Amino acid sequence: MPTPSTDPSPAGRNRADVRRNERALLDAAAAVFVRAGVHAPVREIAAESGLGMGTIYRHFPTRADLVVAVFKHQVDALATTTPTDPTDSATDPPYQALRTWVHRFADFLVTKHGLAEAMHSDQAGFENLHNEFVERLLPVLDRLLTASAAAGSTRPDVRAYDLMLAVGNLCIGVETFPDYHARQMIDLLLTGLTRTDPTTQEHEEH
Amino acid sequence: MPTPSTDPSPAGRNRADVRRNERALLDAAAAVFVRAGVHAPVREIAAESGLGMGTIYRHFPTRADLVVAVFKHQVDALATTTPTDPTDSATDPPYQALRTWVHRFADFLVTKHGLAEAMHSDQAGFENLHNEFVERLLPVLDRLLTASAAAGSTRPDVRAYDLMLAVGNLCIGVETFPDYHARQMIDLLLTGLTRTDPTTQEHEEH
DNA sequence: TGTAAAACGGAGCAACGCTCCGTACGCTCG
DNA sequence: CGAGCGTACGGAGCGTTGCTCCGTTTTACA
Repeated sequence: MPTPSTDPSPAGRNRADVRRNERALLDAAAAVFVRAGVHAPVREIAAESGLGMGTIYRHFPTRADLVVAVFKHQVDALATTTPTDPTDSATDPPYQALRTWVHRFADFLVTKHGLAEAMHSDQAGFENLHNEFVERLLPVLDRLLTASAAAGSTRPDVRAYDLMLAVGNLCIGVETFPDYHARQMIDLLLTGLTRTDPTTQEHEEH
Repeated sequence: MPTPSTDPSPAGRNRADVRRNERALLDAAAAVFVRAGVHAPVREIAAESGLGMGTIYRHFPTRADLVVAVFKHQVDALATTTPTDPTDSATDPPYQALRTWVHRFADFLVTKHGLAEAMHSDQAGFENLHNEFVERLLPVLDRLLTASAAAGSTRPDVRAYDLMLAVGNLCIGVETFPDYHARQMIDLLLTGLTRTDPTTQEHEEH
């Protein structure tokens, strides 16, 4: 049978210029992104790569697709980083594993200019970026969070999705506001995760 | 000598059309903001108000100035809301006051479309918006936070500035992602605030 | 009512996102 | 090896938006 749908297009893959241009495009985009952030004008990437804008939009219909492609291997690295297996919980407790991974996630977002902003942007076309992060990283975080909750270290009523968006949000503004200590705020969030319902300690009110 | 600088311009205040147009402008902007968010095109506000774009830019040189003016009285309401005075700490403990105010702050940001995003945007011209929030609200939050820390309810090593930006950040995306529970994340942050250094707690059974 | 000064209004410029179609190129088959 | 076909390329061009600039209109005061 011929390839149904989700497959490297059998005709396009044979053309050498396609592969060459896609490579040049990714390299140029990566260079521009570190220089001007993920919001850099498409024309700038076109100029850097020596290709036309039509070529860029054909390879990557939206900016998010390009961003995803550029950082895909780094996202993969985060997705495949589950440092300890569950049997190892004595030496490296699940909560510590969770902390470590969350901080790596934050580092990743912070080092890429504007990536955190773009991930939560409501601008049209950025849903793909959000979806990529969710699809690749959410299972990892969910596993870490579930293990930590199972060990009794953290509250079981917090969803990985909320935690991921929250951590991503807390990374916003680290470049714009040098006085903002995102790391400490993330630590606060993780600490809050370790305790039971916050309103039960006093007289509840929500 | 005539008025130096920070003064209601003595000539401009006397002109009736200035006051009338500024009023119409604020009303129109408020209507457009609730309909299309704070990112609405300036042309749309001009059309709604029946005024020209030149008039808008003369009254409010940047979009942030307009946003600030529109929400100024609401910001003032938040700034002047210090429900309890320090002597009242028995009936309404400082930490509860802190919680209450933070949630009101979050409500304010969430109900205005895109206000949280704009507040942390790195787009040129939005520093004024950020500054307005900081100048008006930071003293209030700082007082609440200091009182709570003095009462031993919360950690003393967290700055009000960081907390304010963090809470604002956590509100981003509530409209874009309906599944995101910002309130719970804010609660987590506040809960984390009540405990000592997260890494020193080791592991202790409740 | 005359006049100067201030405010108004929108045409216009620059920047950007995205499209569209004539052109150039590469692969394949005879 | 050469022709032909299909695909990719490229950038001119359109629509949108932020912001400015200056001729025109309005206002307040004498």
